[in-house]
Amino acid sequence: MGSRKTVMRAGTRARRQSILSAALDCFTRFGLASTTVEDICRESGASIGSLYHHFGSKEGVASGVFIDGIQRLNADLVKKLKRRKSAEAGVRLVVTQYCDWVTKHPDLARFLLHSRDIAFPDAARAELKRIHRDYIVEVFSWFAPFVTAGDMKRLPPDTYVPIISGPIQDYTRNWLAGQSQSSPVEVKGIFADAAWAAMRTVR
Amino acid sequence: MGSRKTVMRAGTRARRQSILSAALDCFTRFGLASTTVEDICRESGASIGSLYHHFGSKEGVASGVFIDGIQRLNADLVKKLKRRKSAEAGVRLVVTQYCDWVTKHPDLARFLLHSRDIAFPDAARAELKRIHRDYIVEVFSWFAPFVTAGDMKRLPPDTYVPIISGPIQDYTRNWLAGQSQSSPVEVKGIFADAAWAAMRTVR
Amino acid sequence: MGSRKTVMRAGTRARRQSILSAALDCFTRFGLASTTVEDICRESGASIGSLYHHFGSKEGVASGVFIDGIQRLNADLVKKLKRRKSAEAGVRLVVTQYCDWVTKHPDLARFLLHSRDIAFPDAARAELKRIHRDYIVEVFSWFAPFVTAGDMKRLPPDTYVPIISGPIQDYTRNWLAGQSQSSPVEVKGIFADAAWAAMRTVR
Amino acid sequence: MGSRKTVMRAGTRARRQSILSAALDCFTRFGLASTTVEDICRESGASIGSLYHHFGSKEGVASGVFIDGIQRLNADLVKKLKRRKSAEAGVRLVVTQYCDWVTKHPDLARFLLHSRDIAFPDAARAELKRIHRDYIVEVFSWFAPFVTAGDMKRLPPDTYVPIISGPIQDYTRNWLAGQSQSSPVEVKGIFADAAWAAMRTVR
DNA sequence: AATGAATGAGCCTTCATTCAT
DNA sequence: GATGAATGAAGGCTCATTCAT
Repeated sequence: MGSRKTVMRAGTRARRQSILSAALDCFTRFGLASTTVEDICRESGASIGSLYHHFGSKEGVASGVFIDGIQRLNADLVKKLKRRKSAEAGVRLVVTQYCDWVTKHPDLARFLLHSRDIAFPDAARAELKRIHRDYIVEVFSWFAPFVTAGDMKRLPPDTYVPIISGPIQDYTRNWLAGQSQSSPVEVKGIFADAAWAAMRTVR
Repeated sequence: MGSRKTVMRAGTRARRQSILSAALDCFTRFGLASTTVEDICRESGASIGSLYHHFGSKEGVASGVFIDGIQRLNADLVKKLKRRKSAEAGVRLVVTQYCDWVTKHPDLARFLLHSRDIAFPDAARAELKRIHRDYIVEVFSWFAPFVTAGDMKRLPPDTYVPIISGPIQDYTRNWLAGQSQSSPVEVKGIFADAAWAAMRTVR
Repeated sequence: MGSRKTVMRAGTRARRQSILSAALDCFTRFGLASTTVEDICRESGASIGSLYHHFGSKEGVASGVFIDGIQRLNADLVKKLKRRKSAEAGVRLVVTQYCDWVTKHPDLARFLLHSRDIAFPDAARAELKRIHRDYIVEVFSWFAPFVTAGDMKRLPPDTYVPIISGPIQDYTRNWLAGQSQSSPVEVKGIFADAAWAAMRTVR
Repeated sequence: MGSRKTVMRAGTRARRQSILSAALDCFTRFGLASTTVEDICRESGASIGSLYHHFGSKEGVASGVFIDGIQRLNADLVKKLKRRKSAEAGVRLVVTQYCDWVTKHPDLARFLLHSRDIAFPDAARAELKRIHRDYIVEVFSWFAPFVTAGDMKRLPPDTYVPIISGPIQDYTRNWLAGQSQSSPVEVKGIFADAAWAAMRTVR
């Protein structure tokens, strides 16, 4: 009936985005489990039917938020990593870049860090696997030569990410939960030092 | 023995324990959110009323499991820590002891690592705060002299735990989720090395 | 017609009404407290979800019944009152009209007389307040000139309703509870006499 | 084991009384329906078992409170009524005495006025019937001579109580619910006037 | 007389999802 | 593409009452 909403057909793309950002907002405020589909609709201005038309399910929305976020985070790192020239610069970048990103997108970061609870639909799960594999390949390809050259320790593949990123992620988690004083950017030097100290070889 | 308030009948203590262990079992198999109060009752043999009589709510049960677990984990570490004599031995112990404990109590460890989802009742929240403070004080008191002596880096207080325990916790989380091959005990040397490399001072 | 907010589909109005009348039926037979939401659904043919979609809670349904009833009762009186020309006719009408109405709608009357137990939701409470104020204003405006003219006693505002309506309401309550023999219409003359005797001025 | 409570065996009478007055307190604060047996126990210091030993059920407790209250109310009126000498004095006393009593025992009065919701146990129901019959007989015997003598209207028996007491009870109900400004004692003259105006014969 | 752990039927409510319009 | 009324399975929790000690 020519209401304001119907007129606002800036297109399908915009509707998807408004749902996604309303969803992140709700997840931040209420938590994933406690956010209802209706919350997201109220917040985004979309109708229930519209949400289901675009995302198929509540978990579909969560997946959308997650995939969007992880892709941006990964892309930002990979892009900058290519401009680094030494193992130390690379390791430090992983830490500092993460700090910068988290500080810029705290809600999204919080959501990514709590992702373990999401029951991803199969399609999303598959895409996520692909994204993660591509990312790991890209990053490991970048670091591999330095390991070969003896600049970095040679360790079981599973242990690199925990050792380099585990500390700053743990700290970040605390900070996002309001349990740490200093923002990640203030302590990123300390964590970069620690990561490099743990990865470097002593010759 | 007996609780602070009342002399309990023989069975009371046992009933509480049976509920607690049935709950952990269910949380492990179904997840916290998907475990129903009825599940716990069926598994433990307690009636619904009895569960509510003792714990007040589903979250009350989860709190009970959590507090019991964290206290045992903390106590085990503190006890062993007192037998160590050097900063390096202390740092390594934190890592290796965690590995040993997790391997021995994988279900409890998984539950503790996912604790962020629990909406702790106020009483539990308060007790948890107390427990955590006591623990931090005890552990920091043990390490402080070595920092003073220059054996370990002097860092912002908030950063010690993430740097020392972050990596092994991250690895453990992956392993408990079935995403890492080697059990923590097999890689504990690597993570102990990394922790000490990140904490030691170079003179 | 349509509600204030939305143009309702044909069925929506009907569904609300069927729930409301089923609810009154259940309240009459089982009592407010003993009526379950399921009873109302069974009786009305609505699903649980539909009931909650429209009324939000069990108390929301009770409020709906109450508000509908009180509005009809008030409207019926106000309409007839306007056709009366003397203080005595007005006072007598309040009593006799109440008797007629109660005899015609005994279930609704019983429910209104027991309303004290309802925990009205805030929204309902506010609307009720508005309805009551409007009603009082309208009725008092009608009687005021006769007080001014000296046809009726001048009393504290709070006391008019109890003195005029208190007796017949008390009698009605007893009758609806099966504790009085004669129906209100049989004794309405007596109560109208009493009300006028208590309100008239003797010159 | 020799706790303060066990020692406090001032006798069975005292325990009963403490339960009764705790119950009234809870009914006032939470309402009859929302008061739990546990509430009463907490408030009175009695154990659940003790409450059931003395009263048999929750309704048994409510009956106890009710019967105690109604007996005191009735007795107070009957006693004073016997000292009155005229119909007018009697009618006025019924009203004013009620005002005084309500002002002195507001909680009990509120409870008595809401008594319709109580599902009295059979024994209590029988006793109540007896009490009410005795009371009616006594009061009606007192008034009967004045009706015979033509001092008061001759009306259907069921209508006397509503006409005389209905208004002040309605006013009182409002006042106890916080909806009237003036306390009953301030307006008792007005209601006594109204009652007598409605009951007197005009010769 | 007292105690309080245990019982369990039953209730209100939530919420993801469907589908007719 | 959009809308929102309808669905109904499922779950957390309450609370009067019992009974062994």
